[in-house]
Amino acid sequence: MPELPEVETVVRTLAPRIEGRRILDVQFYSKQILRHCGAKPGALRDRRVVRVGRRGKFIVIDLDRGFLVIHLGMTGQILFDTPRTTHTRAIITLEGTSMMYEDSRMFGSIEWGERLTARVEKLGPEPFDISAADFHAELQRHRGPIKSLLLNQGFVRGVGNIYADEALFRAGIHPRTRASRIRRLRADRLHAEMQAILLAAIENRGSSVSDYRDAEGRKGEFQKLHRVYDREGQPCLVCGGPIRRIVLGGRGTHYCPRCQR
DNA sequence: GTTGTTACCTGTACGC
DNA sequence: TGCGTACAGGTAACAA
Repeated sequence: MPELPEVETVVRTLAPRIEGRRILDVQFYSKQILRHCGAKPGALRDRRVVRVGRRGKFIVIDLDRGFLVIHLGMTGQILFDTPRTTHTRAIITLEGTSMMYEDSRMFGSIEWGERLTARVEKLGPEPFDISAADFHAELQRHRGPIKSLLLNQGFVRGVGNIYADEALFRAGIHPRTRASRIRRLRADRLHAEMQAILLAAIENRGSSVSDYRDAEGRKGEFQKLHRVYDREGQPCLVCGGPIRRIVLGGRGTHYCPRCQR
């Protein structure tokens, strides 16, 4: 499932392929992925791609007028010049290339307009842009479990289920811990581990746990370095005890009961 | 305002 | 082999 490192990898492989190119045609094969968009597809024609960037898990494509925003959801992929399949939800034809949006589960979305929508504007800061002091101060304002807070995109944007579990393990914090009860020293460590793991995952081109691929069709490598995620019952790489899985906020949550108290 | 729960959606794994 | 069921999770909507 694409989180910040996966989306960053897609952006890096996507940018050189479409920046500077003009959109010639747009075809959509699913209304489901357009649920956040009021504008008509024809409005994209003849717009030129200026820059490809990212806000959290959203791919933000700056056009010479307006924005095109893609969220990959759970199973979204961007591929180029491949044959249309049953999972092709959109084809954006640009000068010299065709960009295919593939999404089997259709949790993803494509939207565009003159300005960014509220759901993109209201995201919290990038995990690399928040200071340790502000991070700790923000924790003090929330009484819910720290795991749920890390997944809240209004708190920090881009952290998903995998990297929340991995960051909490590396910081030695139990996922059920109330955020407001985490003291400064621990908060600093979580802040540092969160940034470190995201950077390491970007270096490894993300984690391919389901069917994630970058825009060149390549898998990521970081899943080989997971310490708790999807390792239920396997020995902890630090203490040797079994990794446990619980459901927290409706999400599978992996942790080591000995290392995370 | 915050927190928790559920729906959306479909491929995959599993049990019978 | 084939069928039914549970599960995976990012976001939005809703309830408490």
